[in-house]
Amino acid sequence: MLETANNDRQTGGPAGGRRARRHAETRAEILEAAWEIARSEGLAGLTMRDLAKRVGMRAPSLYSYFASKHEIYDAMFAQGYRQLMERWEALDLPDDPHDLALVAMRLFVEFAVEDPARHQLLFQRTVPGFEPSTESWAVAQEMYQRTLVAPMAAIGITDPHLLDLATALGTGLADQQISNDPGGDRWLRLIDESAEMFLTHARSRKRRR
Amino acid sequence: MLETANNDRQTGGPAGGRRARRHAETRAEILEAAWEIARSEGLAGLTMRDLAKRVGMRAPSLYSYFASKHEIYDAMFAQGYRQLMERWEALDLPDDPHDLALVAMRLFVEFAVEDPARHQLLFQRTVPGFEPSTESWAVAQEMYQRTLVAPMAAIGITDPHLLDLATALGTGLADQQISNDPGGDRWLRLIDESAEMFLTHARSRKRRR
DNA sequence: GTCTATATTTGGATAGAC
DNA sequence: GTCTATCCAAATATAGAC
Repeated sequence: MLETANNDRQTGGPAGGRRARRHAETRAEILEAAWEIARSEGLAGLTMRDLAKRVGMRAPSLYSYFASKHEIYDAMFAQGYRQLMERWEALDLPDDPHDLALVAMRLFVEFAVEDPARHQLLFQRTVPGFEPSTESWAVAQEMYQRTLVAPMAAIGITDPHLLDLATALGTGLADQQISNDPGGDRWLRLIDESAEMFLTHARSRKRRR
Repeated sequence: MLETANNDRQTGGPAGGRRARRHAETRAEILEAAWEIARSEGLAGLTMRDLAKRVGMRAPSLYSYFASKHEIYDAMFAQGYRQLMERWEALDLPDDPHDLALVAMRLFVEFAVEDPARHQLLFQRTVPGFEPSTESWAVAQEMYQRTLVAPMAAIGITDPHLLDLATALGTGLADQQISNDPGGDRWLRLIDESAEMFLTHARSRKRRR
């Protein structure tokens, strides 16, 4: 081995060490395989055996990368929120409030629908004994700030009630699409109308104050 | 035994036979116990052993009443929809469209929130291999007709898009309340405002035609 | 780090006596 | 209809050799 002079031991070494880098790469591979299984078998259908098989390992070897199955769910949870944030940052944001609201709602609903298992993990949290770690929760909170609170403030909406109403509308469209018309577009087609309804409502409340 | 002269054999006898009646009663007891377990342990936490213990049986005895665990889920599914329908029929329905929409939305959301496991079974269907039978689906369809389509038609709303928008709004409020503020009322407090927003929107669309 | 072997638990379902 | 005794399968996780 070439790294005998390299004194990073196990996973505790410097972030750029060859061993640590390889370790992180394998972790990423495992997570990618986990998403694939979750997508095809359902979130609860993810098992250590299947996961190991898909990355060309035996089940016990996974424990060199994750301490438990819950830790894998936790990493997926944080990764999912980061994905949504990156998707948001990559957008070309329009100035017009109406368009901005529409783009935001469309992003959220389409993100949910394109991977129902991910939506279930991130927003419904119906996995038997799983609770996200505080670190992963922090990622979720940051997403909420950056992709909802901040842009809404930019178009003059700061009332917490209205933010909650917006999230209800978004998850409602997503959940209905996923549960009652998987693969179709029955609720996807209502995104524009919903955004418009919401904005009109928000404006009328503001006027009334 | 007293029913030697009674010629209803097994479960195939007349609906009023003593044996059949007893059988139906036990089935109902089992279902009630199943709901209790689902509420406390989660829908996926329901096991035949626990269920049997709660009704004072051993697990194999349950198979005299239900052919499989899926059949139990299926009976719960139909029962849940019947409950919602009965709840609706028991209401004192107001004539005013605004009030009617509000009452309907409130019923739906509160029904969901008061038993999240039931909501999950009926409206999210995230139980691993469970698909409702065609009979149970028919019950669900009837609920949809009687508690949504008909009353909406009564207040002049027949556009299918608007019905879908209404269900999205209802499930959205319910899901957010259950997932992000269990035991609280953060989204419950938005029911009135949501109903109002929806009605205003529906009226404006009608006017535009 | 990866493997084989295995502990341990759990859960659905069936066989067959009573 | 209910029981005891089991079967069978699946799943997480650990021990210990290499």
